[in-house]
Amino acid sequence: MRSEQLATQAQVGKDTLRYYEKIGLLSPPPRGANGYRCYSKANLNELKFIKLAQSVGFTLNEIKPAIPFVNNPQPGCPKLRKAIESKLVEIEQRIEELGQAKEKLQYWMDKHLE
Amino acid sequence: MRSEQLATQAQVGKDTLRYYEKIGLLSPPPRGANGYRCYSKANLNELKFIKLAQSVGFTLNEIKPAIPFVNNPQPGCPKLRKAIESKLVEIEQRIEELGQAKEKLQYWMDKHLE
DNA sequence: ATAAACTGTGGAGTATACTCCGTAGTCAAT
DNA sequence: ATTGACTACGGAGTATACTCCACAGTTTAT
Repeated sequence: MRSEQLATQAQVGKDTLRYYEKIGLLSPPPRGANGYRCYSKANLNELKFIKLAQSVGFTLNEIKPAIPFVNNPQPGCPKLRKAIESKLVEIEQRIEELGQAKEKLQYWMDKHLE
Repeated sequence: MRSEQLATQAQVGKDTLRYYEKIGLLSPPPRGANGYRCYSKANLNELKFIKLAQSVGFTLNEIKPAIPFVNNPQPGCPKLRKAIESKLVEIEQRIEELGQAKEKLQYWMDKHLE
């Protein structure tokens, strides 16, 4: 499929695709005779993974090393596993932090605004 | 107190204080005869509030209108109250989102890495 | 008194993640 | 065949939040 289609399906901008390619997050897709990019469904998977990872706070640089695994399920890679596990811990901490901050904010509001 | 002291107590950089002043987040403190800034404890409160608000996702621009209330508890200001209340909802949603993403990520990891 | 440490300034630089621009080639429909 | 839509490219611009720099005046310690 072409840029626009993938962009639409993945809910990102077309420029974002080029940007991801530029920074090496997405590998350059094959091109048609006209030079147009030909994306595959694998790319859609990758983009979905990127969005998921971003939503929990991974930066694009942190996401990069995981991309090769998105469409190649395989055991091992302890480095990546550890990275994700530590991110899972981070997420839990973040949830904790948000809960606490929420209470503080509620307290602050009650104290200052009524 | 002077920049360094406030910066230390608030756990921010000295440059950050100047930056906040520049963007109008902190009002310019009085100066001594030498031109040095004289901060008060009120400024420390403001900085603590800023950090709290940041920790739950407020941007500095969103935080700005709330600063005058930090050291002047007073009822009302429905606009600010509403802003905070809607942010509290956002926080809850974010907690939800993080929990779900965490599960997805765990699932992804189990599927792809072992 | 002199040197080290602190404070001030404007302005530039950093990092992340896009987002937009102008120009140019390509494709689809009339 | 020409118009309009789609794609490509390099490079510049945007937004957020700092962070650092060089230079100059001030204060503190010896």
